[in-house]
Amino acid sequence: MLMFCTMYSLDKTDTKLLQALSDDPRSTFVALADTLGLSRNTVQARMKRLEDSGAFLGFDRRINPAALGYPLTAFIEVHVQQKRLAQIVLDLALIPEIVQAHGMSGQTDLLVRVVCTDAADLFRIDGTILACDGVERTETSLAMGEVIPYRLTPLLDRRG
Amino acid sequence: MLMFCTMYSLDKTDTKLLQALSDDPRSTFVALADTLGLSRNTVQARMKRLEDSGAFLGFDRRINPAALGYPLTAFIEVHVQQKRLAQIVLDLALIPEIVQAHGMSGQTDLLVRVVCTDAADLFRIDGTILACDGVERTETSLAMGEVIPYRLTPLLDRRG
DNA sequence: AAAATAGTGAGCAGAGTGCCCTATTCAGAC
DNA sequence: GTCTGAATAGGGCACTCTGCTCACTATTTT
Repeated sequence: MLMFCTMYSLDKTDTKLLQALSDDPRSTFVALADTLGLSRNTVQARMKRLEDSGAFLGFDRRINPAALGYPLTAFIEVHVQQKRLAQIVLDLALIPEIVQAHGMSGQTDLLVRVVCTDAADLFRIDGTILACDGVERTETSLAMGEVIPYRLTPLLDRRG
Repeated sequence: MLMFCTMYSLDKTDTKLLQALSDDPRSTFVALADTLGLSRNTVQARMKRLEDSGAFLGFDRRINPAALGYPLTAFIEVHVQQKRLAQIVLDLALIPEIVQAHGMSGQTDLLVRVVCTDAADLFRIDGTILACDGVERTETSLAMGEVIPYRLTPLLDRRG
């Protein structure tokens, strides 16, 4: 397996490992080895490599915000004075309801994902964002539903 | 613990559990019980309740698309003939590079999250979306970076 | 007062983990 | 052809963790 780039490139066996984990995130190394027809040593070695190579993101992503009392998700497009972008990101990071933000190409500078308890809460959060120095305009869109829930399995299947 | 609504409402102990899990997603029940100062039985019971109540989302969300060979993320706003929305969602679900889609309020009908290998790949995927019956227009924005990586800890901390 | 709920502590058989070592296979380098 | 490194398999061992049960104690609800 080659390593020319910094990031380790996953092969088919890794893919199958991830598929098996998607089926059952709690499955043990023994069970994984069994379903994949590999030895336990191999599975453990590969899992360690996957972890070390940054193939896994934070556990936060598996927590359902609705269970925490934030049933609403909204996307807020934020237009800013671009030279202040770095500072604005730091300011936004202080708002706990902002669960994610992407710097974007195109008309919008930032796409911010927000969770909130209700519409009034969203209104308040939007105000907080607008109050940040350098933020010029926001456009809020409420997510009515996750019509395609986050998934990577179709991509995994294609490499299987 | 009260249960007025269908969804189980998390209390402070649950929150601390989730925090501990965020710190170390692989920590065992024994370790969790130790750090929280609870008995192992209690931790196991609470974890089971959390799982049953749907507090955890799919494992997919923890897989880094970049590790799979999809370093680029884009958000595509899709405008559709609204009466065909349901069918369009089914069609979009067949496109593996679409990792998530939200039905939106506001000008945009759908906000689609896409991962791709490069700009040409994104162009191709956008074409595939446009080719779906009932899709009228798309607006693609490439994510230059996740300036605030997905996080729920600030919200967890606030309930701690 | 009785009942439900959450927690504790103890115990136990079985399963899983982390770690070690060795052997084999295989592809690429020399 | 030979060498080397990587991936894998298989064995083994001490230790930990799990799943489960049961009995007991608080606390809260009814």
